[in-house]
Amino acid sequence: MEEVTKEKKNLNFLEQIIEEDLANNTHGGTITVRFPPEPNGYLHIGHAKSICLNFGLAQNYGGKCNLRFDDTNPAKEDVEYVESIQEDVRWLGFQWADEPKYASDYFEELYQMAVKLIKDGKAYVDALTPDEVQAYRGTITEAGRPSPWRDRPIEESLSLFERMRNGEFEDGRYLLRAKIDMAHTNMFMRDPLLYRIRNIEHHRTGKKWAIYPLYDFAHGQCDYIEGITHSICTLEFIPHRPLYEWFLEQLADPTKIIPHQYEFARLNMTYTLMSKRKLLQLVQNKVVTGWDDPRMPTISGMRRRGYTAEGIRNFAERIGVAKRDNLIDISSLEFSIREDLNKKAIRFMGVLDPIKVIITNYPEAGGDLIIATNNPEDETMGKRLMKFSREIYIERDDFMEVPQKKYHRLAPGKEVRLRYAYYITCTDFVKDTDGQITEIHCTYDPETFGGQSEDNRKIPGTIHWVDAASAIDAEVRLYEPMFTDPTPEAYENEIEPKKFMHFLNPNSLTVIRAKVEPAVAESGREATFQFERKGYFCVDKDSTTENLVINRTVTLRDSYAKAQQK
RNA sequence: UGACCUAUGGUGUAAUUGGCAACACAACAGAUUUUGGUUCUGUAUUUCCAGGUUCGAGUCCUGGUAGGUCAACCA
Repeated sequence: MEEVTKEKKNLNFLEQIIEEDLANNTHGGTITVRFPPEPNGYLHIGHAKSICLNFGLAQNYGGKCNLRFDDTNPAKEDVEYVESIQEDVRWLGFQWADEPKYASDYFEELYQMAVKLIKDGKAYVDALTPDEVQAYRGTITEAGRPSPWRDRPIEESLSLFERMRNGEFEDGRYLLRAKIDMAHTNMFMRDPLLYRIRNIEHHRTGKKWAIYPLYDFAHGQCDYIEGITHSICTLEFIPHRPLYEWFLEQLADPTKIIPHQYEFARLNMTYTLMSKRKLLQLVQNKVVTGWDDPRMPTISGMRRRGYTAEGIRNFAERIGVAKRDNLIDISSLEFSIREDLNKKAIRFMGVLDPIKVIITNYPEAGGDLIIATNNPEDETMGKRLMKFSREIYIERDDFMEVPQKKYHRLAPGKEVRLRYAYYITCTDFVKDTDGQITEIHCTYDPETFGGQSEDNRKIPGTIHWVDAASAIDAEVRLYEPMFTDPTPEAYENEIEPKKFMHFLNPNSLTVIRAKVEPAVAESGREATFQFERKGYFCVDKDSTTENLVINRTVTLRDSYAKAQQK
């Protein structure tokens, strides 16, 4: 009993609405929702929130979720986007009901609905120019004036509308508008535009249509046609809702499912650009290599970078959904990614900034085979073998000539553990003329094979390493987070948004040559792995056998680095 | 200066609908650790303001204040 009441808590406002509707049998005891992107760009992390919300609601309440392309503006749309959107939704782990839907599937029905409005005296063909339309509409504080064509006879509008459809007029010559109220305090109710003339090819309907419906007329009617019960969109559509409802009042059969619109706050994230328009600009201006550039906040960019679908879904769940404007700290996303990767990622040895270590008392010929654990917290992930010999590489910052306090890695005279291998003690080091350390000399303790000693002496530091002879060179792309300016206004006003971006900052991309263990090259391009103490990485899709390319997925939470900063 | 929306720790989101303000991230401190990771424990920081109703208000009422959205033939 306790448990039941507990589960009823912590519902977000949409879940509360849906549970109430389900309880009242409002729509026959079921729900149908939809995710309705316009195919004019790739999906980004903001869309992921909406996808998880809509598909998640359908899943949790035994309903359906449609994927519907809102393709009513052919000037901006393309099949490339249609395909990438489907791929991204599927990759995120969701399946839409039936086939994908398109607003363009309903162009004929929409047209007939518009004809009905004209016949009912609720719509008319206008002949104002764009400037005139704007002037007649009034302003936020002043009422608009009726168009001189507002009372055009029904028969005349009907005939003109048909001729618009047939492509008899040039773009912009005529418009179809609803006849509502030019003095309404809500601008969207001042005789909204229904159809405009566009003599261009549509990516699905080709040259069949010369007129295309606008969002306000199309969206609600598409929802109605598909039997959507809950039409969930973002906050900026709130003022559209009265219009959404007006159209349904005129056109919908009240015995059928009447959809309702609900709004939630879109995702804003610190240091992250969430505007499709500006992301498109970055692609077009070749600031990035494409929509799936690992620096992009797109779903495809994050996928390429090694983010997991489950991590993104957990993030969406974690941030919740409400109606107030928000600015989510990006560390919350990174936490969700790490949390998932911590369970799934193999721990490989990789040395990003190599420095050679010679173990002077180790035999020159031969070597040891070392058994490494793929994931110490998950035995089922297995083990692998690594070579160990007299010459190895370690991370440059794992050695300090003069160790600072609390530094417990390698330093002259100090002993550390080479992970899975031996304890070594630094005896000497070599510097070049610039004072750069080029080589470290150590001795090893043969009694510590596997990284353990019988006397159980305390070894404060464990460092990782790769065998010099068998190591593979890799090009590692470090996408360093650049925290330049966290305010959302900054992105909006900045001409070059990359300056403010978490990863799009030009200084964020560092390419280095690293030494990695051979197994990394065989790990494939899907799996993300961890270089211990350096972060999570994944092999890039452009990687070749000659040139191993690795992207850094996300850094580790590193309190040592933070302590150093202070 | 019109209409609409929203105000809960640094950031998000809850609060059994009027009954002890909590969960996650971030921060800090400690323990464990063959990753300065993970895990575990702990600390600090919260109801926009002013009135009112009530035994009792984050929640209800009145009045303010702040932020957001809207004047594309975009969605």
